[in-house]
Amino acid sequence: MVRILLPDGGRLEARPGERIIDAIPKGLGLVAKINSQLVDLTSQVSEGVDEIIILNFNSREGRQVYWHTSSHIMAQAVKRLFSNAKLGIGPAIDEGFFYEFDTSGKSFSPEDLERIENEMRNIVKEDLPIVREEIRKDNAMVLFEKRGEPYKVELLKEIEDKIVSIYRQGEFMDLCRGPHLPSTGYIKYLKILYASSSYWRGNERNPVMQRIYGISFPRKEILEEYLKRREEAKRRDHRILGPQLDLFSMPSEIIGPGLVIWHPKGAIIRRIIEDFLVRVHLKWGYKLVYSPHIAYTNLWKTSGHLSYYRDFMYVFDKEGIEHAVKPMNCPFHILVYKSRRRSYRELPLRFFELGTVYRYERSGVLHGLLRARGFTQDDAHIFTTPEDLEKEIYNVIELDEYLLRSFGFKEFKVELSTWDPGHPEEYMGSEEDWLRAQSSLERALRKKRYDYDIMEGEAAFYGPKIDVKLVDSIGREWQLSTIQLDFNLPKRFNVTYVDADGNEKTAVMIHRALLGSIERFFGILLEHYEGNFPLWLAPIQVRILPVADRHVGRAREILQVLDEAGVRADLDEARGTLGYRIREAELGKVPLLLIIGDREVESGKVAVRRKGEGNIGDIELKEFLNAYRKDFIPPDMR
RNA sequence: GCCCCGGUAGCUCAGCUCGGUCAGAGCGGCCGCCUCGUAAGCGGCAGGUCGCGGGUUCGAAUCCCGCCCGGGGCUCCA
Repeated sequence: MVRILLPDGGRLEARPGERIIDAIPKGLGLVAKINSQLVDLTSQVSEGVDEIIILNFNSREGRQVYWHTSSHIMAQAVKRLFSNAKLGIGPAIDEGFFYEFDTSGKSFSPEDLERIENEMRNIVKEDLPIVREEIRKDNAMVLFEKRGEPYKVELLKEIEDKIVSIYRQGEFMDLCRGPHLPSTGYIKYLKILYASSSYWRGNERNPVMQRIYGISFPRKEILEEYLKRREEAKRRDHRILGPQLDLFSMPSEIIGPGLVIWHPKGAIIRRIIEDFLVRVHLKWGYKLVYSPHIAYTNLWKTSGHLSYYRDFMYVFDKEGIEHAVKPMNCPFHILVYKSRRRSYRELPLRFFELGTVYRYERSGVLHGLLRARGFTQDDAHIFTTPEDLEKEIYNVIELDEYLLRSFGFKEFKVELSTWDPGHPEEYMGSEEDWLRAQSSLERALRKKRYDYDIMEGEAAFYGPKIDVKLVDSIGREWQLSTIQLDFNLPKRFNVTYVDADGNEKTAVMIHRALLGSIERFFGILLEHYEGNFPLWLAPIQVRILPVADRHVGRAREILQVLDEAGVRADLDEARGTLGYRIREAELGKVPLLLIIGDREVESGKVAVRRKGEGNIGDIELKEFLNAYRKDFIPPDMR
């Protein structure tokens, strides 16, 4: 007998020869896993198998299969409605699935998509059994040739196996590795999300495909929650919120794409962030440096960036010498280091700069503040001895966590990118350097008790790195901090120090940007808080609202007290009704309102209203200041 | 860069299919009235090279071409 593990932890037994699906309660699973290999539920239990694990929608693999089958249903629906559409590929993706078709360049209209979605529901209702077949590759090629599916034939050509699998459901058939759900009826709630064009195999020289994205769920509530979350994300879009709250704008048709102008309210937030960063870095032993925005391109020739990076650089000529706007700060920081000979006694040296760089990103990848052409890195380069590397890395991680927590983020994901041990020749530096460095990074992470994923082969050619992603208020992940070792630049620039033994040694260099880019971080922060910045960052912390003209005098007195206390406050003179001005303040996301009417003038108190909470009562002005004193100022000054 | 979609008042958008009172609405702005107690008081006024350039036409926001800018997408491998 074979042991079966159910998703709910239950156990069953099955006889060899029996179909898995017949051995388990109906509807309990989506797909089975045998020796870490996914198989159809409709496959038979074979002899000699120890254990079969049944997966449902709660597992990643279960979801992937669910969505993969959904993509086949989409393809079937499209073939029913547009019989001359040619099938491309249709995988499950992180969230949902897509299928792409060659429709001779004709795109799907919203009405088409609606019809496709309805046809998909029909196919679900038909509950067609999904059947796996294994056939010889050459037969498969004839088969797909006959069905007029040139892309499938092309894919087949590249498959090396002699036997391939195809899946059938009703009149539909697809080349597919599988596995799939037992029948189309397993898909309960589905939705087409959007369509767009793409290239066959992502190559712009290939034919244009029309790609349709969709999502599906076993329960209605999850679908609704998912759609709500998408709406939520749309509502938080920093590209809408930014101009709406008068924080920044990107008048690209006037100044060019990917560039930001900061309005007063955005600029003050940015300045508060930057001041905070500078203070904290100084406290953590970094030295502040500045470097120019342009330099001879030769500088980047020395660094080796030019050959690889040239297309991303703004290059121009002056007096016959080629200059470039800096796309990165590292060479300058190296020059600071190299301005004189360094002794091991002064290491580690940590140079910090809010360095504004410009990179000519391809127009298609630009996305508001999140991907701009001009942006400011919270950049630092640490020069250290190999002996101190682990300690330095540990400190950087600690600083990173402090910074991110200060901005209200609580959940992080850490990735350690290492080299591919199979191809040491593709990397700069000796095997010894790499192994030692990688284990330094790993020890630092372990000492910090971080869970981390090792991404083997993901390191850059010049060194391993640690990436930190954060999770925002609606569960989205953002790649933020990067801590990167560099074996390359110290050699190219001959970055050395005199060690205790009198010998000149090459320093180890760490690049690190913790918020990454101030612009991008600002965009993430804006979306995370939906514009409701924590008090210490709010551009206007307190607004004073006199009820009528006769209260303006008292309101001015209060404004002065707040000004003197260093609180960012303004006064909304008594124009229009109180209700109107409150609404304006709420929409403008002003966190605290002080309302001054007859009662307050009389008592000398202030009526406090907190955004989103409403009136919280009258208190003395002094008490009010006391209550919020800490929240008004940056975390490091509390 | 390439493909699809889009660009009309500061903002959101209608008008474009079938060229001719099609230059509109709401919000915002400004001016007046109202002096007001916790998310929109009332009235009036101003505001647009219909993204830019060219073409077709007696006539173009509307049709055609080019350009600029924006949005989505461009393997997460049958």
